[in-house]
Amino acid sequence: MRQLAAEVGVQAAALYRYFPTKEDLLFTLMREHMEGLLEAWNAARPAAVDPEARLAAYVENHIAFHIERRHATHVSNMELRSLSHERLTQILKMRTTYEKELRAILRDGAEEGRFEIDDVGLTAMALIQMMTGVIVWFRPGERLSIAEVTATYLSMTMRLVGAKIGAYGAARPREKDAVAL
Amino acid sequence: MRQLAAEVGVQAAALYRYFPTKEDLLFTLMREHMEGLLEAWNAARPAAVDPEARLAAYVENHIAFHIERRHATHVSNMELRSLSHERLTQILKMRTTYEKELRAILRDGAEEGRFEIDDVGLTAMALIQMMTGVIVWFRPGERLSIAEVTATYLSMTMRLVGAKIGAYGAARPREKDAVAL
DNA sequence: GAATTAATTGAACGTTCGTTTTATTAATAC
DNA sequence: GTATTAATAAAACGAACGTTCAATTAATTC
Repeated sequence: MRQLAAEVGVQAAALYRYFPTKEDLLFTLMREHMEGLLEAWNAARPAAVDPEARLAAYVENHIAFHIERRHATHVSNMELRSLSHERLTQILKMRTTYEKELRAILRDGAEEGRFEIDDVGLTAMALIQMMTGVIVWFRPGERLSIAEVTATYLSMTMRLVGAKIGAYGAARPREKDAVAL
Repeated sequence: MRQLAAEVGVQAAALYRYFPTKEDLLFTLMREHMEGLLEAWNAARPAAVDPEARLAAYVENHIAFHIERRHATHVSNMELRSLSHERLTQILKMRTTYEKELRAILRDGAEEGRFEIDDVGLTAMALIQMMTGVIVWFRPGERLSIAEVTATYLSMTMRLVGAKIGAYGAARPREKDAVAL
């Protein structure tokens, strides 16, 4: 708390005007992170019904959102153990809601015969881990731009789910975040 | 340290006969984890030269190793920040060594035209994040066995790298750990 | 501009933590 | 069986932590 306060240029005690406890501060960060993710997806969710377009939108939104919030994401992923049982449940519930969206896309794609998927649940987890993992090694301004990373991850995703058309995979740079809220 | 000691049935002070500091204890855990991983891969590394077989061996070894050591892996991934700069560098060097093995496989496969890969470095990171991510949600004795999970991940991997033959992906349950040292 | 309210500080409290010290028990050597 | 060494326990130390409290400053109201 002292460190945090110093970074804001204030005394530790001042933080307690805004958050009753350290855990409240953490929880607020995490809740807002998840709310933001769900809102971003609702805004980016395409009207399209074909699974390829929906999956592409999901991947692009997920990667853009997390890269732009690398530090918040890192905290959200690392400090789950510091939450009370009740609050942990709340956060996990939001996560499940978000993951369900992906599973729905994968299921639809599989049922329509456009995707080739062994296990929808497993594939969803694998994809999310893969995509979120970007924040571990990505540093802005290094070898690859966000657009390049996103394009590569999109093409990997499409192959992973066995999408028939490669059109979505080829270098199709993401249009400059115009969509996200 | 007190908690740790209690779990071993000993007083906290007794631990200091074996490790001079808490960080030494952590570092030893991490170092042995990485050494074990490299040894396991060296033992499992196939004589084969075809990229598909090598990649399959890499995936199977990686998943088996990490699932069997879920807790050590979790600590190793979460507590990197608690290491001194020097020791962090040491661990990261071992990681790089291990990842290079995967990149070599991917590069060879791409050069031989058997894999379809946009970016070898990115693909290696994506695969490792995806595979290691298993420990986040996998609980032994639940819906899927280790063999089933491994088989599914293998098939996802093969598709992700654009391997031409699907033979490696289909349900090919891993033979009961006979190989690992 | 005095009175009141809000925001911030600086110091302190109580706990927990990693670690050290001293005493005690267990094991080994002669 | 005594002497010596090693392993453990019990207690304490000092620092860091989350948090509280009294005092002070800043902002707002009339």
